[in-house]
Order: sequence, then structure tokens, then C-alpha cells
Amino acid sequence: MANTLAAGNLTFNPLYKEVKIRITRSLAAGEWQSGEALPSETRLAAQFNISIGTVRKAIDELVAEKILLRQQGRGTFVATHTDDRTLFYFFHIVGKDGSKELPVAEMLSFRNGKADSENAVRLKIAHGAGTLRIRNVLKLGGTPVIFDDIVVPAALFADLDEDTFGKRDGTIYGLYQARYGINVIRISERLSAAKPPLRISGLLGIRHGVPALMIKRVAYTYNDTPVEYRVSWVNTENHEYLSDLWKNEAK
Amino acid sequence: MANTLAAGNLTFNPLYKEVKIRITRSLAAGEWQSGEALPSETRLAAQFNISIGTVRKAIDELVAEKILLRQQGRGTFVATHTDDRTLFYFFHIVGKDGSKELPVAEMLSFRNGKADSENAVRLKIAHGAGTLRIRNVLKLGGTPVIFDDIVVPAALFADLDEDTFGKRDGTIYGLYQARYGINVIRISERLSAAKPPLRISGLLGIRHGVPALMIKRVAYTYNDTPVEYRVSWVNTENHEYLSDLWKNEAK
DNA sequence: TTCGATTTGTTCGTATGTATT
DNA sequence: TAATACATACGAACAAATCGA
Repeated sequence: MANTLAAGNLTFNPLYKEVKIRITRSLAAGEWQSGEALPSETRLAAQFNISIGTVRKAIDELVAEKILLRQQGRGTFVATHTDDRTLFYFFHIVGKDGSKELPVAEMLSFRNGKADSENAVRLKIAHGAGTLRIRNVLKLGGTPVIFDDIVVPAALFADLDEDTFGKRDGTIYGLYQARYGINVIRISERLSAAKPPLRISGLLGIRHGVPALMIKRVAYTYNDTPVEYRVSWVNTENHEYLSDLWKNEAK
Repeated sequence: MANTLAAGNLTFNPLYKEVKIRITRSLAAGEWQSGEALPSETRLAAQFNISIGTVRKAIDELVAEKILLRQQGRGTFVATHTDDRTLFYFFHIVGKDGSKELPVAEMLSFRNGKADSENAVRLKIAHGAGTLRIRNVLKLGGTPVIFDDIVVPAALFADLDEDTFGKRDGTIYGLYQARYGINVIRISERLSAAKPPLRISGLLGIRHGVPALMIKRVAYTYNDTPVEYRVSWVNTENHEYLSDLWKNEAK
């Protein structure tokens, strides 16, 4: 009888890897919305005509990658960009006393633009392609600590405008996910120390000559597709960047 | 008959978690040396009197945490601090052109010291306890880029001296592991931007007024036991700190 | 409140495939 | 070639959590 899944597959992956790819494809296609439950493991096994253990192994990996979320007795869900998830996996600035807190964003500007060469390389779009560019100040404990300069391809966020962005409810990635079906699942950040431009040091209350942390971030969705490029400046007089792989992982 | 493993256990973990704890205990006790093979899964299952699937599930997690390493046909091994592992999981400085390269260390000094309050907190030792303090300059492509100030509890590294440290073969964590049975399995780093002290900017060829990246790292072994505190200064004119969770993970 | 259906979590067992020595 | 070790896949049974009737 055989394995209809592996058929027509030139690179012979194990079955569970194929299932994982299939599920990822469905996710990328927006087949299940954020927070929505996938079909039960039993149903998936029946659909794919494989054993439940194999389905579980595929889902295991997606759960480990924080793409899916399992809850005993309830089901398996597409991970949502809640505040908690942001705090754990996408926001790395903490107080020097160790305090973790979600920032409050204030939009400074929202403009249309064209991709410069850096944008083009990082976002894998054409030089000169249309972009949206948002500048934010992020406050922690009421005081401005971070300046964000966000660039996204206009093509991905068709009708996004200043109002939609400014009046969003929740995090920025939550907006991408809920309104545009774009699910940020991974970020890559490159950090260096630099003297902030005058305008920015002014915004962040950085005294003259005091350096700041510059972070260049690319956010990716499924299949390593970049969807956002962000340059941040951080006042590290009272805060710092925490890089603690695994600390929040499986116990 | 029952489950001899779970017996006497007040917090009722699943069996495979107990097995994981047991294996971790053996690792912490130095039962298997670095690079050495653990008993085969079949043998472990027999020892614990459980099924092989349960053993595999326990090992799965330790492999995911990079503590163990599995090789089909060969066995399961205690992960070794090779150059590759260091480059992937413990060394985050890359060229701005994206180049990854292992640094060459040059020892500047090796001294005995006493834990200051910062050392005491981070290393969870008594204030004033004996420490060893090593200063290094790390070169990338022949030029000095990083200054390291390393502090370790003297109690953990009984007979470590300047010669042993300086003439080591391989990475520093490799030395800890091979000679003292101390296996660094996780690091936590806190980054900020700052003006480097004159002595350090001189060493790294940083021009006056140019900021540097300061990194405070704590290295941990099993059970979240800290074993090293390290303050690094990085010249980020041509290099940057790369924070790319998962990028090197399961594909 | 209780009960039953549903869903994921754990554990066992077996068979077979693939890589290493 | 044979033995050994991990990898994949299947199936079954029961536990634990959730949710609605």
C-alpha cells in the first residue's frame, strides 16, 4: 500500500519530517489562524494515513521551535504573539536590577519610503522597492529607553496606515499576525556600541558623549522569510541586553 | 511490582524526567568523562528497568540542551568543548561582514584574588572567598578585538596555575572540562555600551571617545551552578555581537 | 455537580532501517 | 560479515486535563 506522503519526494526525509513540512506549509498558507487549534493528533494521523506517534514527533519539533503550543486536554494551537511571548522571546532589554517589563511604545512617525541597499539585503527585496517606515520611542517605567526605526516591505502590509499601527491593541508582531497573517517566529540581532545621533540621544535623555547600544534586527516568518528590519538604540545606563539562551526553556 | 524509580519521590515527575535527573546527576558526578560514551539505550533501559522509549525521551531532552550528543551506530556521548561547539554556542562575536572565526587568546596576567561583592553574587560564593583572575586579549584575524577579565572560584580549580592555563590545548571551557571535570553547559550574558577604561582601549586600539561593548557573562554547569564570571570589552568597529537563537538548531 | 467525550501526555512493546565498528 | 547502536514507525493502553451536557 505504502506511503503516499513520501511519494514523489526526491530528498528522502523521514516521514515525520515530511509531516512537519506539510504542517509548516499549511501554517505559512494561513490555513489556521493565530490562536486557533489544529486538527487533533488523531485526526491528523488519519488524514495523513500514518500513526499518531509520527504525527506527535512532527509536532514535537514545531513546539520546540515555539511555533505551535500544546495544551493537554485542549489541543494544539498556533502560537500567538501575546505579551508574555514577546517578553520571553523577542524583547531582551532588562533593568540592571534584573527587572523584566514590557515597554510602552509611542509612535513618532509613520512614512512611506523606498528600500535602501541595507534594507534590500536584509529584507531580500529589490533596491528601491516600497517600504513602510515607523519610528517609535519605547518607555520602560515611564522613561524613554529605546528608539526603534522599523522598516517593512510595503508589499506585505498592503493597507497598513498610521492609524492602524498607532491604535493597535497589543504588540507589533501581534498586529502583523492578527491583521496580516504574518507570523514572526524568529529574530536575528547584531549588536554594537556606538555614539547615538544627536536627535536620538536627545529623545532618550542620553548625556553628551555617553555611548548607546545599537541593535540591528531582522525578523523572520516561516521558511526564513524576512519580514521586518529594525534598528534600535538603547540607553544602557540603567538597562542592559540580556542574552540567556535556554533559560526559559524546558525544565 | 512497580516503579522503583518513582518510589520515594515526593514531587511526582513523569518517569522520563526522573531518568533525566538521574542521568544528569551521574554527569554532574563525573561518572562519564567528556567525549565518553554513555551505556547504550538498551543497557540503560535494562538498568532502570524501563522501556527503551522512555530512556530515549529522557536523552532527547539532554541532547536538545546540547549536554549529550547522539550518533547513530556509535552511541551517546558527553558533549565536548571542541572549537566547533564554542564557535556555535559560546562565542558570539562575528565580523561585520558576517565572518565567524575562533579567536586566538593571549594571556596578560594570572593572579590570585578575593571575591568582591559582584563576584560573590554572580558566582554564589562568599564575599572574600579565594578566586583566580585571568586577563586575556583575544585576537581575530591577527588584531586584538576583545579583552577578557575572567574570575573563577579557586576552590573549584585547585591546582590551576599560570602555566597550565597558558599552555592549554584548545578552549578555556575545554580545559575546565578535561582537567577539572567542570562542564560548562550554559552561559548568560548581559550587554551594555560604555566607554572602555584607558588601559583597555589602548590594548584594543580603540580611538579616544569611541565606545565599546561591555559583556558580563556567567557560565554555568549542571543544576545552574555558576563556575565562571567574565567581563569582556569588545571593539565593535569591525565586529559585532550576534544573537541568533535557534539559527543553529534542528533543521 | 457529575459525567462522558475529547485531546494531549506517558509508558510500554515490537519491528525494521541505517550507520558504525 | 556480524554485532552493536541509534533512528524511524507502528500500535496499544491508560493517565490527566479540559469542556460542555
